[in-house]
Amino acid sequence: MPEMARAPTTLSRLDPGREAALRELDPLTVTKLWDNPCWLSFRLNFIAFRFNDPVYRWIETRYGLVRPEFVALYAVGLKGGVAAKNIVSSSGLPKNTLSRAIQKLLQRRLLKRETDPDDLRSYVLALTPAGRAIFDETMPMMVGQQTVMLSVLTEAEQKQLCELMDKMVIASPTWPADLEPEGTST
Amino acid sequence: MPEMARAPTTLSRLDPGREAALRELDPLTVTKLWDNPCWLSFRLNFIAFRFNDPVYRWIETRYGLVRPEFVALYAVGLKGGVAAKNIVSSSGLPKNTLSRAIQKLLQRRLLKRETDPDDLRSYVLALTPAGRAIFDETMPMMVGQQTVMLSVLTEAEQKQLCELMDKMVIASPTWPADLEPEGTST
DNA sequence: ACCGTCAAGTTCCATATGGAACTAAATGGG
DNA sequence: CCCATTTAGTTCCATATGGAACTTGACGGT
Repeated sequence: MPEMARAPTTLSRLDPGREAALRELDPLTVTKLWDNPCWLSFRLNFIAFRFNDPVYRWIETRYGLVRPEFVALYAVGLKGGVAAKNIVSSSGLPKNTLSRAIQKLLQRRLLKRETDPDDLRSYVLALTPAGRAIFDETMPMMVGQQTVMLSVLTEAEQKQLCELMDKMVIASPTWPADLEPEGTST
Repeated sequence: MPEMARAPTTLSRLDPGREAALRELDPLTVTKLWDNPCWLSFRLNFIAFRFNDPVYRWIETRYGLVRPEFVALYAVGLKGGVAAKNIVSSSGLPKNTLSRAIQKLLQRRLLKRETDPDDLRSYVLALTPAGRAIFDETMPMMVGQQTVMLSVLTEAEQKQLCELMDKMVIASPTWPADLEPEGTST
């Protein structure tokens, strides 16, 4: 059986105190962590899921907003005056999904919009007071969840993590958006 | 207007060489990076999306496998003999979605299964040669995409990133699976 | 100024998705 | 040993999702 590439950390380097915590993880999760050439993908998706899932469930239960709706509300809350296209390119959601989400937020008077005088195809979005209220109530919960998740890291480590991910996001425009169909070595 | 919390890195700390790269990013993306109290969530979801989107499109185009199907195939490829429940808890996908995915992989003879003698409700999964072939062809593409995405970091930084995310995944069983419905300060 | 191309947002429709109810088997008291 | 409860996996069904076509406005060359 061929030796499979591994993640750059290995189980043996972990102090024994943590081995107890490992028993909480599914054995397949442990394999995906340490016997997986695609370590980055697994860690990203796993941690993102553990953040997103409780947070979006809380928001849907409390406000009846589904994920793309909240994504739009949150984006406008962070930066008023944006257009749908900005939310599309910063979130990766398809534009029709965001179109619907914005419609629903408009209906519920959580968002308002007016046509952009500089581009009549486009609309400038802003939160209503009701939308702002949801944004303000939601933020502490999200920050709290983030704090819990980061609490295993020191302050310095948290900052390091932030900086490393910064670099990646900034470099992201240079990544290929589409992969070659096959061994197209033309 | 109240001062909003920021991510622990700021734009001013970036060397000017990178400011050019920033112009490639949507202005809302820049806001989400540096004027966003939930910096972790944005970075995770953004980078994960930029990995997942091209990779899963490539796989679907080439093999006609949709995401949950490939998640199952990949998991069994990493660790033969797992059951559906393991894939559920390591991936976060709902179990009915994975059930269907596994059915389709069985139909297409990419996966085989037999009932677990120790638990007659459960099935032990393994790749067929055809399934293994897809796994083997896909892996280099995924590792390649990962390499591109990590290439902005030094080797040491890549290892750091891996270790920091390790710690978080290991700590994940202690995170709350459900958030309090409200200011439940009982 | 006119026309071809591109871009912002919307609509249409086939399909994927996931909650909830279900089947069958395991577990664990009393 | 039996019955209540939990768990693995499946099925049902209402709904969310996203590709593709469409509408309307911008932009660029001649």
